[in-house]
Amino acid sequence: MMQESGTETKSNGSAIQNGASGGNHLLECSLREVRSNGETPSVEIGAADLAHLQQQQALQVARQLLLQQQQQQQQQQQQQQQVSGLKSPKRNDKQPALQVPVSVAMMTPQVITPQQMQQILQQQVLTPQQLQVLLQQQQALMLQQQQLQEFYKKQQEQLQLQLLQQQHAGKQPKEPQQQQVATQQLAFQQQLLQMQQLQQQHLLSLQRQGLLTIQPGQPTLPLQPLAQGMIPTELQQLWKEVTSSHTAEEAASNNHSSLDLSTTCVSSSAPSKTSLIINPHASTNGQLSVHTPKRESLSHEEHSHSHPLYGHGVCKWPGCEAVCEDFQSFLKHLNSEHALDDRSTAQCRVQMQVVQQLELQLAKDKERLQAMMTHLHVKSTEPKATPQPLNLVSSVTLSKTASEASPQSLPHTPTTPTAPITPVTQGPSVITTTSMHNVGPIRRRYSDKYNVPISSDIAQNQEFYKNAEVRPPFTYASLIRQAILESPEKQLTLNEIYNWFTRMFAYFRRNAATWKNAVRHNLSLHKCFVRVENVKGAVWTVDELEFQKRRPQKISGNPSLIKNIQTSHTYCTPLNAALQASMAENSIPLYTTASMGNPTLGNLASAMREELNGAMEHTNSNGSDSSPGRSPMQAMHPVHVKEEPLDPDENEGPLSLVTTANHSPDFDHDRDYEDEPVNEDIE
DNA sequence: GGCCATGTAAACACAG
DNA sequence: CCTGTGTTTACATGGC
Repeated sequence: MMQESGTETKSNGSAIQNGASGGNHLLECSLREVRSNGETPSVEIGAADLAHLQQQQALQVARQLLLQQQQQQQQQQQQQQQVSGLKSPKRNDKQPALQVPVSVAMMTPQVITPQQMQQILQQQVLTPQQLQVLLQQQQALMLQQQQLQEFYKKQQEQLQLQLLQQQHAGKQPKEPQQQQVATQQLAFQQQLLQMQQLQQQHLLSLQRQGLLTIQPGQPTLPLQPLAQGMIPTELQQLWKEVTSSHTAEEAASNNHSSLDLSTTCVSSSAPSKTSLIINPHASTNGQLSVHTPKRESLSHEEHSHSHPLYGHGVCKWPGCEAVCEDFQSFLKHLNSEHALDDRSTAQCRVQMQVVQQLELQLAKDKERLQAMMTHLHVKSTEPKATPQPLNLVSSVTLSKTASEASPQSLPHTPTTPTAPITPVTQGPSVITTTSMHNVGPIRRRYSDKYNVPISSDIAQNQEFYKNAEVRPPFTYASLIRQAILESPEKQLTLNEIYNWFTRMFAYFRRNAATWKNAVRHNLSLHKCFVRVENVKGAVWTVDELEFQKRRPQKISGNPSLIKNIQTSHTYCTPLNAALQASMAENSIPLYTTASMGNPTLGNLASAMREELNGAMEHTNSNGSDSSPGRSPMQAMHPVHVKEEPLDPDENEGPLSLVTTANHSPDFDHDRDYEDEPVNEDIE
């Protein structure tokens, strides 16, 4: 009781609270904005969300791998340094880098390149054709890769043969030869790597868009398309290729056991020992002098325990799989078959490069993320965001990153209510908030074509709209109509309309001059708004018929969906089925997945359904929400085609029907934002 | 490329 | 004269 008064929501409801919730809110907002901008709300978000989620997951795995790889590298470096007796500071430098701070790593979508992000954002909605193209590309890539690999194998064989011959003939030239081999291998490896990275990228983007749900059916598809840079499976493959061909012939010494990726990845049958493997091997290296004490102890361990490279009576050196009766023979085999040589060195270099690239990418993405977060935060401070809008808030998943990052990192300065959206100090490439919001006037708003949608959307996300400065994805006309219809008398004065706007949408608390002008403009422009003189003055009402009339026209969205709807319409009954089918066809994978575990997405999804259903209702039965006269719509209905005596010119009869029905907002996109840079609002 | 819907800006008229 | 309301025009953009 006491506390209540003390902690009064009101007091908290102010800036402070806003700030506190900034993290969550912020991301939600941005997402929401994406949605609101686009005509394909749920889908878009779904895509974005999905991407985000996948990033998160991929990120984690990637991080692990990265760590492992880094450890490996470190190990190598240590060894080498010890060998050469160097104690360069480098090592020290490396160490911190090796420990990717969890927090940072968590919020660092290293996996995603800006391009990918953009891609994702831009093509969340893929048509079947696009999908096909993508898949074809994918296949082509895979093919290429296979060819490359085969080619590579052949080359290896040839080289081996040559080597063998030369070995038999002479004995010394081995080294230069090996050098050559090594370099060639390197080249090939890199080629392969590139190929595979390409493929990975491709896959990734596909996956992010929810178009590819890692299916078991696909053989070559790496099952863990994490970071394009990571490619554990590929690396493993690489190693297999490289080593297999050589191990057979060369019995030198092995060194960088650390390179053993096989285990970390998908290794054939190896029980997952992952990271552990990495270190112990140092011992097996005959050459890396350093082995010293460590080695001893390690080897002991190896004896007593199972050697990471040894299991099930088989040598698990990547690509080897030589059968070893017992551990002793395995050790022999190891020392004889997998020793340090130029090849291994080359391999090591490759690995180092890989790691370096990864690090680079990581760094870049970190920066990017930072900038994004910073920017978002700046923005989030300006509007009065309440802690938790009904629906959105729940989107914990999404906001995860934000919330994680926000707590301390970003200062909230809940000041300037009109604060511009700060053009940001960020590279252009990424999906900056800027790019998300202010991109000029909004062109496409879907809602206005449906009554249901608006009301449901607004109702559903009322809290959100109220608190997040997100432009509602509806046209002014739709909003005005909604405002009027919501009123008890179904009529409002201009000022009341204004008030409704500001009350319902945080977005309209700024740039008043602009949107008010727009409202007035719309009121006078559209026939559907009728001015009625009242005792008190003038009020505005909606002529529903007129309003309905003006909607036919504009179908944006997916052809297939349209078809579905059309057909469904013909049959009237299977409407829902068709609808669902179409949804499934189009984007469902996206948002079904996404909606799982993500409330926001769920909401959006349902909203989307409503939109569609609303549209259907429209065309079909006029069962409407609040609008009394649906005649125009009825006119569209095959059966009663004439109900509207009013518009001879607007005879959109059957056509309109189609169009209207189709107008599947959700599959549209429009990403403009409007938060002008100006905003010197006069509030 | 034309048409249409929409958004934005602005000029103007008019009443209070 | 100022302000709010309403009308109208012009232009830009995007979808069809």
